[in-house]
Order: sequence, then C-alpha cells, then structure tokens
Amino acid sequence: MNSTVLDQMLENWKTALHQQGYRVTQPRLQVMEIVASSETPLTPQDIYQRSLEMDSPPGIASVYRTLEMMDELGLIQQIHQPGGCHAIWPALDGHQHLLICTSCGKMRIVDGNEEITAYLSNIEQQTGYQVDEHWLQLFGVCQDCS
Amino acid sequence: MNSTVLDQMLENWKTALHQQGYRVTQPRLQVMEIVASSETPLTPQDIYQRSLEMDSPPGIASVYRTLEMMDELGLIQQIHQPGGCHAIWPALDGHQHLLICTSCGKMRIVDGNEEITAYLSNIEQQTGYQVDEHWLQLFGVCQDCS
DNA sequence: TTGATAATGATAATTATTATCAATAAAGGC
DNA sequence: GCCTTTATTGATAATAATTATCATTATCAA
Repeated sequence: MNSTVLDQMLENWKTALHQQGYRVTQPRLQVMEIVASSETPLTPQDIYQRSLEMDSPPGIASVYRTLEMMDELGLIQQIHQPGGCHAIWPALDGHQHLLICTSCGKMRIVDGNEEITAYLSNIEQQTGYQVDEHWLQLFGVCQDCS
Repeated sequence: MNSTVLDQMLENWKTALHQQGYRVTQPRLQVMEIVASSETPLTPQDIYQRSLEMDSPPGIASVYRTLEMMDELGLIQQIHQPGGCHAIWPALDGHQHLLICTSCGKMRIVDGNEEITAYLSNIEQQTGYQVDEHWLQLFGVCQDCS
C-alpha cells in the first residue's frame, strides 16, 4: 500500500468519523494509521504494541474502543486464521463448506465442491500462489427461521 | 443427527483414539458425546457448561485438553463466526476474498466474485436458505516464499 | 475563546486459556 | 479378575485478553 493510497484511506476514514458524529482524536488517528499502513492483519494486541513506538501512545482501552468503532462503521474487517477461533464442530468426511443459520445457529453442509475447486485452480494460475487451504462459510437464515 | 449416526461417530472417534495410543477415558467420552450430539457449533466454554449437567463432569482443563487432542486427530474442525476472531484488516471496497500467505502473512485480494455469486445462488435454490453473508479465505504460499 | 461533553488513560474486574503437580484410573500382562 | 505402569485427571495457580469504571482531558461547535 503506497503512501498516496494510504493517505487517501486515512482521509476517507476521518471523513467517515466526522459524518457519523465521532470526534477525530489523536488516539484514533494513531490506531488508524497503524491499521492502514500494515502489510499484514494485526490483532488488537499487535496494534497496541506497535503504537508504543509512537509519541504519547494511546492506552490499550482506546485501541480496543477505536477498533470496535471502526468495525461498526465498516472501516475494517476481521480476518479469521487457522488456529484462531473457538467454536467447535465435528469434522465430517473431507473438506466441507458450511452454511450457518444466523438466527438459530444450526449448520448444514453444502455441496458444489467441484465449482470451488475449479475456482481455486484459476486463482493459483492468476496469482502464482500455491493454495493449500481454504475456508468458505456461508451465513444466512434457514427456512424454519424466516 | 440421529442416534445411529451419533453412535457411529462416537465409535469412530473411540477407534481413532485407540489407534493413536490415547486412552479412552470418561472425561473424553463426555466431551465427545456433547460435541457429537450438538446441533450447533459450541465453544469450549459451552461444552464445559453442558458437561456440568452430567454425573461427575470433567474439569475445565480436561475439556480443553480433549478438544486439543481431537483437533490434532482431525476429529473436529474450528468454525469461525462473525464477531469471533481478532485479526484486523482494512475493509476495502465491497466484499472481498482474501488470499493469505501462511509463510510471511501477506495478504492479497483475489477476484472472481462472479463465480462465487453464481455458486451462492445455486446454494440458495438448493437449500431454501437466504444467504446474507459469506466468507472465503484462501491460505497458501506466495511466490516470494516458495 | 469558551463550554459542553465525548473521549481518554489508568486500572480494576472479568473472562478465557494454559501450566503445574499430586492423585487417580485406563489398559496390557499375568 | 488383579497388578503395575503411567497416561490422564482435577484442582487451582498463572497467564493472557478483553471489558468496565470513573475522574480527568481534549475536541469542536457556537
């Protein structure tokens, strides 16, 4: 992310805060700058650690508060990585794609793996990456709940 | 998940433990039964809470230990839900699919959204669910790292 | 410049997870 | 079926992450 793009992103974010009636404060700017300029996804703790190298760094509580606000405004997204999260489900045969009802929590397996496999091959060719793993999870409302 | 399927799953899991030299203990069976019979993904804490209704429930440490073991054996998978995890990334325009290098952590956006959109329509028709949200994340090794 | 108040920092409280270690129970050999 | 070995457990301490509290501070509209 080059400097111009970064500046643009920060400007957009500041505008979003203003539009929603949030104050543009020093701690918020510091967190936003770290998030915008990172090459990799960062945890709140990562962000706090990096902020400590700045002059008068924000408190840890402000880091969390700023991230929560940015999430509400849709300025950031959460990235889910292997080894990260916590909910458990039996591993049935092979790789599966899950459809979770956001109302009742029920899950079901969806098929159509061939289409995804084809999609992944395309991606590998386009990017030169070797894709070892993928997650596809769908969230929606089941017939019982809608 | 009906009773026969559940029993079969528990049998398979017990066999897996034996084959890997793990003992089949009461606490492990209790955790496995809860996981196998649940209609929804459960957190370790959920599982612990449910276990408290059983006779001589396992300690919380055994719940974590059992889940860790089951994960190593591939008996369970982790489910990642909105609001759950912790790594942060700027939300760029619209919905995006992310390709993360498991070696250096770098991310890139992949395209091909049309294919995924078509796939999702199929799913909606097949299942009757209204799919509101989806996550597709790819993990692999980038050219620099391989 | 000032006043109202949103936001902050410091820190306490809460929650989740992992580590420790003496006591216990699973499983193979008899 | 009973021993013996030792993997596993439970209780709990330690660690880590997140959230809540509240007096003080800084933003920003007037």
